[in-house]
Amino acid sequence: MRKPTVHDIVRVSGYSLATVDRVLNRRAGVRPATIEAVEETVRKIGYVRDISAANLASGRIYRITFILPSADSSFLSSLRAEVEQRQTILRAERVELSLKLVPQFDGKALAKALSELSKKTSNSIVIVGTDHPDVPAQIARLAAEGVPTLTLVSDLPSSGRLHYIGIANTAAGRAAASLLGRFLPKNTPAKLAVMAGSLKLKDHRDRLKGFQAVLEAEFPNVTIVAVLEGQDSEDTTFKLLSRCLKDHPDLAGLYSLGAGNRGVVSALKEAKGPPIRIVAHELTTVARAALEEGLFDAVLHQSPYQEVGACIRLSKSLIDGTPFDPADAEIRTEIFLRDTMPPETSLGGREKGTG
Amino acid sequence: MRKPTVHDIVRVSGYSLATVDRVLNRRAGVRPATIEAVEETVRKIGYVRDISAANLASGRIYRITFILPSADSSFLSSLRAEVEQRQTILRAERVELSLKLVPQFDGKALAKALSELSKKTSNSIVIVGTDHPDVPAQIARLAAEGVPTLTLVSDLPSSGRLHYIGIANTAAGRAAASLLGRFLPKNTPAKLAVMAGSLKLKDHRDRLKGFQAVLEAEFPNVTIVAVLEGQDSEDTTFKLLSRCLKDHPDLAGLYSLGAGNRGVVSALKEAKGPPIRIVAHELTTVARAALEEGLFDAVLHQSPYQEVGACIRLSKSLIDGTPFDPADAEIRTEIFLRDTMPPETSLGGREKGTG
DNA sequence: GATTTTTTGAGTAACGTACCTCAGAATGGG
DNA sequence: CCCATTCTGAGGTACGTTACTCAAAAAATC
Repeated sequence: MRKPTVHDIVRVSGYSLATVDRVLNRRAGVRPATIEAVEETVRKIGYVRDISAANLASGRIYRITFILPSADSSFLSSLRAEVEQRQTILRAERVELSLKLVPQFDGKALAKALSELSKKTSNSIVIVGTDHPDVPAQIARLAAEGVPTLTLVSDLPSSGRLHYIGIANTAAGRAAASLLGRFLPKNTPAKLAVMAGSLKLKDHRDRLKGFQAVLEAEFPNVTIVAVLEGQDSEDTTFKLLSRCLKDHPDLAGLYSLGAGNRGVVSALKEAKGPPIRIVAHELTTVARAALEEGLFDAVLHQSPYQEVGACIRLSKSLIDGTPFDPADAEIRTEIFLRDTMPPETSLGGREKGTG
Repeated sequence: MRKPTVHDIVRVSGYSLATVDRVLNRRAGVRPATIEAVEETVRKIGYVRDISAANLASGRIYRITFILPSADSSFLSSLRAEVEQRQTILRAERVELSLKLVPQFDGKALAKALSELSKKTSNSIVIVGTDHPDVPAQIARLAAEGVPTLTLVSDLPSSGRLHYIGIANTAAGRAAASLLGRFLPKNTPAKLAVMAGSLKLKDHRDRLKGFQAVLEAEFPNVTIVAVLEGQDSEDTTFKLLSRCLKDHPDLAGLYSLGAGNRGVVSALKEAKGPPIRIVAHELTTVARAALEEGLFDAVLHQSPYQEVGACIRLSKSLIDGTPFDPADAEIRTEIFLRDTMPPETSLGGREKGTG
């Protein structure tokens, strides 16, 4: 029971190798009837193209370009480290990863970086979605060249991107509300604050949206007194939150949905107020410590390791034109409580940054 | 900047292709000094073996054998479907999946199935760990032949298996306790029951262990009044739980840590008692419905899709002898609440079975 | 039915590695 | 310094596919 090859198609179908090959590689100059006949044989004998041989023969290289924010947050550092880490290993599989950095929150810079790419440099592109009118235009141009673009971590749904890889942010926001709501005393009025990075980012907007929706529907006793934007910077986050804690000494909880853990923790420690219930994002070193000492109640996490892996697998599928399972692109939001933290080594990301 | 090939090693090192090849493939008959010299060149020019070409040349086929329980639970059905689903697609990548079924909870049958495997039939084996003295012996025999065995879903730590792929079950049990503990009124005595499938399974034992540990440490107000073994059967689960609900009319909560969702739901509906807090495992159709109607409070989930994917990737790494990242084998426990359920299509598993 | 156009056939080189044989060179022991 | 042993070199074939070219056959056009 040898694995059938093109030569088996030749034998069974009666057509020549040249014709069979033309059909398999969708090249012109074959009658529809012949195409059908060959494809029928392919189905009959169960032929599947050997990707190894095909790649070897065609000299194909999977060129995947990542454009990531250069910011120094723990999460983004992990993401970049993840890409770098895989560069060497993947060369064995004819995958060439290239990593370009752009300033965070800067859609224009992203568009410019995209404008420098083409069929020549990239067979697939991965970006962290940032809004700017030029971005969809660039994505469209690249798509016209046959180069798919994927969004990672933060989506741009109507940009023409082929797929989004990352957690379901609305659901994450819902989970945060669900947890915070249950952690607070029942049917007692309570004030909450939200600390975002920037509402220019769709992932942050989505988290907020989901959070608000569940609070309204299920926890009418809870009100949101402030939605702050800390720009994912330690300083700004610290200042905004400190101010907010002063303004609302009776604050009962906080949802920190961006990458401002470090600033959040220092503001809380500084304020020395009564403990409040906190749900944050990304299990960074800081978040882990906060969880351990009871400062944070829950942390929602996404694994950079899995995200980068999914980007690469998806890109390969797209380039090969093989079917891929959408489930492969779904990154799960992990929920960590104090009792359920994994050992430090298994964060699924390699940390470096600050907070 | 072409990708370096063996011929570049030949050019740079000055040795012949034959010698270089002997070094690369660790064949005998080369002086240590020569080996070192060649390897130095490899490092210097950054040569990485092209896996496509290597596989093609050696005619390698990755034969991976899955031995899975034949039981009719939703989760196991998904797992089997996942393997079957991939059989066709993976042939393009020279991966041959074969799927063998054994009765659930039957270590002896597992050992027998293993005894029929060898280097010839399998290059890597994936089993759902089931205790039996013959199993480690078979794993050792296969390991001696150079065939690695992986445990999936339920581990056998001291069996000689090379790796475990699945969720951290102790942590899952801890999460369950953490959630249940917080969902119950504070500092008020409360009775809990646990419904397991079979404590012969390590994953069930581990979940129970983690559950108990957190309850003891953090929720001294809570006591476990019953640990039942429903054999993951709808009938048995139904009977045991119905009995338990009668015996303890004041039961405040339940941790269903096996695959008995269907039986749990019917017992609860039948009993028509006051609502109790429930944390269950596996987001099956039944669990999803129970979550939606508020019968279950939380569901801990593992994705068969990701698990099978990890098994295959890990197996390939092991067969190739390439390094793999342990993070790739870590399957995350997902926590679903009513507000955070994904759309039905994205369960990350293809359902078929019964509960 | 002759001519143009389209379709098909036969053959071949190439991709990068594995693995084989046989001969020749270098090395070590006595 | 010779002989046996161990290393190394030269050259080849094979894997399954891609992607050519050139010629021949078939179909379409008038």
